[in-house]
Amino acid sequence: MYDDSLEILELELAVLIRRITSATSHKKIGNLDRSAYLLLHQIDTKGAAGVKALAGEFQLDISTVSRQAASLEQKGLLYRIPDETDGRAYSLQITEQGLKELKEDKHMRMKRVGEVTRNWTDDERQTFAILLKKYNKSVLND
Amino acid sequence: MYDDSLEILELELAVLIRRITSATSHKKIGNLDRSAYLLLHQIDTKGAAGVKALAGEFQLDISTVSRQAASLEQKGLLYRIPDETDGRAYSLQITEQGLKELKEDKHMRMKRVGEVTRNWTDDERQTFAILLKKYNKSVLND
DNA sequence: AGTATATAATTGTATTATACAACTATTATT
DNA sequence: AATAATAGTTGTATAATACAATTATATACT
Repeated sequence: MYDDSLEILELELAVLIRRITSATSHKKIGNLDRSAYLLLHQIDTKGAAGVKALAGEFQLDISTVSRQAASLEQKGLLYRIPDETDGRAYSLQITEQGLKELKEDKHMRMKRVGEVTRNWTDDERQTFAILLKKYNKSVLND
Repeated sequence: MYDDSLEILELELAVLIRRITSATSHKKIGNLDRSAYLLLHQIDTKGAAGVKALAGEFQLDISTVSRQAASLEQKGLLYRIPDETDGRAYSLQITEQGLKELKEDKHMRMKRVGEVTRNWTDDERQTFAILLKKYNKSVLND
């Protein structure tokens, strides 16, 4: 039973990721791509932070986050706050516009997930949400 | 409750995908990348098929699958069977080597998922597997 | 104080998976 | 026979990523 679940899990994870990767990185759900969305979300919920800290949170390379941040700044969704005590460092904060787009995007994403799971029971949706969250947390502490 | 689950779901899906996308497309788990893995898996379980049919299954562009297949053929993991009745068409079949690598890769992936979920109960793992599969199926019929 | 080392962030370059469009070689339709 | 449709390939572009080199600043050491 243990092995059987693992077998299903590893396959379905691969399927899910490839399917949604292409769905979001090309056909793109809202205005924001997945990375931008997660970056804005993080700043919105956890507060302003520098590139390094954000890269750590996401387990991404610093250079990757640096580019994402630059792109979002250029679009007016983030702005930089120079660090008072360290001339090298910045904090990234979300703008009004950023908040607005984040909210819209989130709404669209929820709508999409709602459509996909429209025939599910509330319990299934809730259980899946909890386990998915748990999985992500487990991956992180690995 | 419905909305709350959706909110968690959409966020955690985004997190999962980004995390595992980078984990598999760059740090790469085994010998096979995610696409190659899924392609071989599909052929192994559902039998030989042409590029078009495979692209349909995966909801990928034909050109994408064509390149993936060419790459796998070049590595000796797939071979082409010309269609008897249609000079344009081929079927792709998995080779012995392909089977071997698929098996190894699957094993590594399962091991990885097993590690991540090592502190989960069997029930959690099983429920997650079932719901994830259901989710993928729901996405497909959308 | 001065030099060496460490650090925050950026920029250059390469890779990978993907899509779309143009093309080739067949097959089917009229 | 001519035209249209189809299976697959190839050209080109894009996006997210990593790694390596670089810049500017900060810290540590002697």
